[in-house]
Amino acid sequence: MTILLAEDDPLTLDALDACLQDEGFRTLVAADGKQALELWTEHRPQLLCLDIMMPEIDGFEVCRRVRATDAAVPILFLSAKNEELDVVVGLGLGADDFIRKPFTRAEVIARIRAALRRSYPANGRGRCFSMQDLKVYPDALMAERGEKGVELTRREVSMLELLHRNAGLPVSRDAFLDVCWGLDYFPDSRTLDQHVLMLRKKIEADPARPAIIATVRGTGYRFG
Amino acid sequence: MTILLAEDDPLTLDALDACLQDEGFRTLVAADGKQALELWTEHRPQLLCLDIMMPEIDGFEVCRRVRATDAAVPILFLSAKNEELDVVVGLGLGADDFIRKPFTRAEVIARIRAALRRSYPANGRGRCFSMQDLKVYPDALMAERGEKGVELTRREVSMLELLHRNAGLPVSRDAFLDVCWGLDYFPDSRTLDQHVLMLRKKIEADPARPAIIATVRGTGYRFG
DNA sequence: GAATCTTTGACATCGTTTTGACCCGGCGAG
DNA sequence: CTCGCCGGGTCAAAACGATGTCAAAGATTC
Repeated sequence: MTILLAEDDPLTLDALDACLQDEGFRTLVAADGKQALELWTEHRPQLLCLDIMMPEIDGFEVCRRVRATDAAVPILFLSAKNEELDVVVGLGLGADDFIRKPFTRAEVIARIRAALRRSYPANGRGRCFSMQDLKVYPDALMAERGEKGVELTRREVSMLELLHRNAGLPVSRDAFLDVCWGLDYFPDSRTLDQHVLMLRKKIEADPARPAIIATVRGTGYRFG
Repeated sequence: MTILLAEDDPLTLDALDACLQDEGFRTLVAADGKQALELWTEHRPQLLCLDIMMPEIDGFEVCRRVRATDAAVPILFLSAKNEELDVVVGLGLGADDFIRKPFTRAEVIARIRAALRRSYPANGRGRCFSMQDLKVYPDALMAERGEKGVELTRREVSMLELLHRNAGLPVSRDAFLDVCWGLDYFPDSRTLDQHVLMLRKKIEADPARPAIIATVRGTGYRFG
């Protein structure tokens, strides 16, 4: 398990880092939000622990950007301010927990373990969500229906997560491109269709008659 | 969404109950652990919010017993004691969050919503309005009457929305074209009629005797 | 540099939208 | 009362645009 720690006060950072390492976690440490995002992109840790007030990019913004590509990785906030408003904003952004300073070592560990336990059930493959009879393991980059397991790429997982998050509603083609490719990406060809095609070949019982990823003409795609 | 509240202080209980109901949740209230377990067994609420110190059976024990049958239902603890040990024990028992008294209304709601979001990913169909016994989901591009669901195109949804906004009043053919097609569009044929025909086929119980989209001769169409 | 993943363009296919031909029914004029 | 006009209903086919599919080229990753 790798945990990303972002905190601009070196003393607190060191203390937390040591504490987590004692507990057997691998750690990545960042002194500001920019660094945190870089480390996230590169290493994809299993949990993020973010200070709110940081130079350059604050914790909330880091959370927002991470959530754009990963809807489920657990994110915990640390806050010096004892303001209730922060808690509400943070949890509203999709954070999992909110730890107020001053905190004790035991409390931080307990909250981190609780978040990990929730998000990574002990099935050996990490997180899991399901769509009909398909089970998706985003961290293991794989999915299975019945006995058959298939490997997925990061982008495919990201597409499935987006669909899952919006189950029941159509996800527009633009939304796919924005979330799974990036806000500044505009492919001039059949890229998205091609990826949907691949996904269907991998996960549908009968790719010609899609049951999981339905096409919504003129709009996009939909799960459920 | 039904939430079980267990708390032995009547004042706190009432305040929380009112607050949750304001937010649109159904609530079950228990004054002690025994009652809480009974309500849990009978109604299986989607979330539990437990005080720790309660007569007969305390919150920890309730949590333990619930977890014996359901490993996933979100459980939040409320605690008057500001003891860090409780946090550690509670989270260790498989609780999802731990709210320290005194708490504010906004924080409780935020934490409850966060827990629900984690455990029950959205699978709704977005907005909804109804026309007689027909339910229309404009975001999902769908409608249903009774059990039968039909898919709609964007233009069809747009026409239904226009009719619904003007329920009781006739909508002129020109208005349809302006709103659903565009101010600068002038079809030179039976386009609009054709679309009304399609809509009636999809949503009317008896398309030959329209009950939802009525014709107003010389003017246009009307709902209601 | 091999293997894998991604992008691209050509082409096939499919659903929606538009259109024109034709039908029906109400209503006013004769 | 009947005829004929006009607005609307219905159908099938054509036009159009969106999506599916494939193979190959390009980019990444190890």
